[in-house]
Amino acid sequence: MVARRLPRALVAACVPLATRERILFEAAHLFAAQGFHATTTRQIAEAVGIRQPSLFHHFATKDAIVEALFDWDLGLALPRTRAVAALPEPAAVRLYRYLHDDLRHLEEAPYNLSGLYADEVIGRPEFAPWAERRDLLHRVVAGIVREGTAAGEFIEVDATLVSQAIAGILVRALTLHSGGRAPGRGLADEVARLVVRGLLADPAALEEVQGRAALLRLPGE
Amino acid sequence: MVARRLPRALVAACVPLATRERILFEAAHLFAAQGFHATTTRQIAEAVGIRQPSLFHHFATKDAIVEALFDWDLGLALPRTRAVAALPEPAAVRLYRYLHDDLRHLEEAPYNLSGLYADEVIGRPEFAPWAERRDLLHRVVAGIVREGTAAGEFIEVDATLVSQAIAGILVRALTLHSGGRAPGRGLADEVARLVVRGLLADPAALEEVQGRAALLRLPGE
DNA sequence: GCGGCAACCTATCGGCCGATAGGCTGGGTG
DNA sequence: CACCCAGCCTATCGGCCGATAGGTTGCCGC
Repeated sequence: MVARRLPRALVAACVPLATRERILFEAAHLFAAQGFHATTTRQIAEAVGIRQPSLFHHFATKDAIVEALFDWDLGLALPRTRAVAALPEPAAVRLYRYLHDDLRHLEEAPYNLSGLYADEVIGRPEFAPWAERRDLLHRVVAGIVREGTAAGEFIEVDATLVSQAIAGILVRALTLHSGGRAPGRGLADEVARLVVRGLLADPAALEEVQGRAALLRLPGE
Repeated sequence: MVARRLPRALVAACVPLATRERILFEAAHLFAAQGFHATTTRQIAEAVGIRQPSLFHHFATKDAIVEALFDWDLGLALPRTRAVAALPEPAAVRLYRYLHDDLRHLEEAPYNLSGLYADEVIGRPEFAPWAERRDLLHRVVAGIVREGTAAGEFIEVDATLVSQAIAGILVRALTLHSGGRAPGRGLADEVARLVVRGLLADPAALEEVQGRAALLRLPGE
């Protein structure tokens, strides 16, 4: 019995990525579609086009695949968010820029990461280090909101509630994006505008906020 | 070997609910905390205080527990949302009322339903009937948004994007609620205000919208 | 007081899961 | 050329899963 059917090897055939990268890609795809626990290593292997035990030459365990994906995502998002939060700019501008950048990051990611941030995955004790980093990111966002309220830029809100709502929106926005979406204005700007507009004490300032956010220069650039 | 340790029988001991109800309660709790597939029937049984096979006297399969929870939730939410959407009121008032009612419904639910609407559960073919009803609910909400934009009440937005964002917020708001939250203004009103304010062409109208939404009388009441 | 049945129990099944053991192979290097 | 080892394979393991079979108990109606 040799090489039964070629799986979804379309992409894989055109661009011969390293096997390790294809495992991450297919695994993230399956985790997003049917959840981490419902995805078997045999399904991942079949999608990649190898046998199930061959997976373990690239990742010691199934969990290690998740860890690699978390590293890729949070390793980029957390430092970038902290950099944005520390800029000497109005809170509205910083929040807009964070939202925009995070959404672009998720849009352009080679992996569909929306399956990782469910409680069934990131809530497990084994992944506590990444849960902490995610919580830290949420606190940074909540801090921006709190500063905005204190400065009178934003209305009075529960900053923690807002940061949770933002997290919920980001995960869901991905669903829409991966499901194909009319181009028009970018998803990132549309979502960022909606959220910041809902918070601004003076919504008329939205255009200026968006403009300033677009011009922001981050330290690392 | 008889009745080893009593599980979290605190609630169960104080209020001797029917076993079937306690199964739904504990199962929903576990699904929310660690996902459907990661939750075993043995865990549910232990939480309820019975042996694992005894579960199957109340539900034929593990899936049947999920179906009962979906029925309870969507069976209430969908008709109510349609009723609100059909009222001869401005779109902003109807959207506010929908958000408020849905959040109150989730807040007061005896079950934590946030684990059911992950793709790993509702995305399975077996649960397609409930996925259709959920999509229908989203379309009703998107319809309200679209009417609001057409009437000039709301700014120009992608109504589908907004309905997805709302879905994301609702699931996340539950996380916060079940994690304990300062009372103050109700969660339902706070979230509804944020969302509607972000959409209103004239945010100053928010107070009036909230007032009218509170006074709305639904057909079934 | 006795049949019946709902609710629970113990014991156990087949099946799938993640992971391991160990063999084959082919390109790269001394 | 001999060697090595990365990368894949087949075969298989122990363990846990959802579900079934069948016995025991105790309450309720007659």
